[in-house]
Amino acid sequence: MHDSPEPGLRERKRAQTAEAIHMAAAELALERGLDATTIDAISERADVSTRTFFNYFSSKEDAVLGIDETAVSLELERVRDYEGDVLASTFDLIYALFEASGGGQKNKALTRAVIKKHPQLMTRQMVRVAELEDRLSAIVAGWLSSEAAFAADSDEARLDEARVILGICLATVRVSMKRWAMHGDADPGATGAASAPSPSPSGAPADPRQTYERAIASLKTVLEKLS
Amino acid sequence: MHDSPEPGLRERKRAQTAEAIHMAAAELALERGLDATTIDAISERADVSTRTFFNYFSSKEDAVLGIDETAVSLELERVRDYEGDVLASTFDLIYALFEASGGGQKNKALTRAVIKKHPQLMTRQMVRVAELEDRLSAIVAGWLSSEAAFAADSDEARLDEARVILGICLATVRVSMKRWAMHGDADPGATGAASAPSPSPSGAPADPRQTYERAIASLKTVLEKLS
DNA sequence: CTGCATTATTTCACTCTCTGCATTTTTACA
DNA sequence: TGTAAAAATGCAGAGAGTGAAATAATGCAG
Repeated sequence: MHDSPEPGLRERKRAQTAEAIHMAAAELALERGLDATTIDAISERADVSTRTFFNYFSSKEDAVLGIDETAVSLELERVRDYEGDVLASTFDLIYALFEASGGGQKNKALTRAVIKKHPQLMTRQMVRVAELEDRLSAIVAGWLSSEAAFAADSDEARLDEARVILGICLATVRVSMKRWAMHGDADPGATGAASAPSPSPSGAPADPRQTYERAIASLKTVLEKLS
Repeated sequence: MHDSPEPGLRERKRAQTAEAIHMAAAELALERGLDATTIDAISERADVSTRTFFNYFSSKEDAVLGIDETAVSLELERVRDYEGDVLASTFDLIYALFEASGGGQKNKALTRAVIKKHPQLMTRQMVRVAELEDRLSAIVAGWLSSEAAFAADSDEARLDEARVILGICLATVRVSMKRWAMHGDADPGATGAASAPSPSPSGAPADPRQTYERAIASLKTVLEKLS
């Protein structure tokens, strides 16, 4: 994640402003609720004009989530090492995408708290993935080329299959995050991984990363049961 | 779909008005584009006040899609016969849900045309399913109870598994609809069903129902390849 | 057919989101 | 230090969406 040796004052200030707006939005949403939080209020607390707000975020929801489209693009262009497991790698991809939100520091905890209070924001994340579907599925399709079972398919077929796989993983993440949002810690065996050994101990703190790992196990269990 | 022998004048008029607004919205979206279509314009063409518009639909998108929440609720409360195939039944469920949009007549063709021009509306459909997730997954979970592989799970685990399955099917439908939206007819074998016999001939008219059947085949193929 | 209760429709006033444009301030760099 | 690029701001305005009160249409009992 080391961008350049010299971020420069300009970029530093820009990141700083974005962070301020994001924090203000998240705090206000937590204090008085998402609907009761106006962009005027966010801008005031962040000490910028409302017009400047829209120079950084395209909506209130994006500000709360701290969605930085530049960071997302950078993340997607990053070369990814493919580890041989399509599902696991796709989960990693989605994970990286979600992490491109929420600022840079440990105020991610704040963002998570807001998401817990307002599940609609989770839906917003899903929409984001849907919007990026073309780019994401292209990456997954690239991985599929080196998989024996998919190597014989045409490029177009592989792209469709990549879309399905992406959707499958996203669906699983969705469920995991929903569970995570409802009760911060989840029963280890309640996610359908009853027959699979759960990698994390019970009562674990609410870390999305662990959620994803549980999600993989959960998905594979369901797939087995369905076949 | 026979509601009651006597709908009554009031309800008839209500359905009529909803239809008028829906038609106006779809037509305008097709003529001048979705963004260039204002609620004022829709209301004017439908010959109602803009305030009345919001008594029927909660947004421009819903009006274009003809989303009637009452119809959706009725559809969901309908008793469903479970045929023994979780995936197929779930696809049917999603299909029914989507069909609860688009008015009642053959102006569904109009709605479809608009969706083709504005894929964002498809995303809106996905969001709808996400909003109804609780109710939908409860239905699927009910089906799972009678499946040997899931019978031993707890109710909670089954609900999570139902959510995953719902998400998987939805993802597949998404892909199929995307393909359908891009080129009205799809190459029979290009959806990843290269190894499965395609049920519909090539060059078929753009019927979502067929799309779903292809989607099932597509999904099963991917699942096989992944395992 | 008439009066009354219910429901729909409309009008009005209002808040909030978001955009384009012109202006001013700040930063970068030669 | 001077200048060009970038960012911040103020302003004007369109569009979405809501609440409340007034008005019209409908259903129903008598």
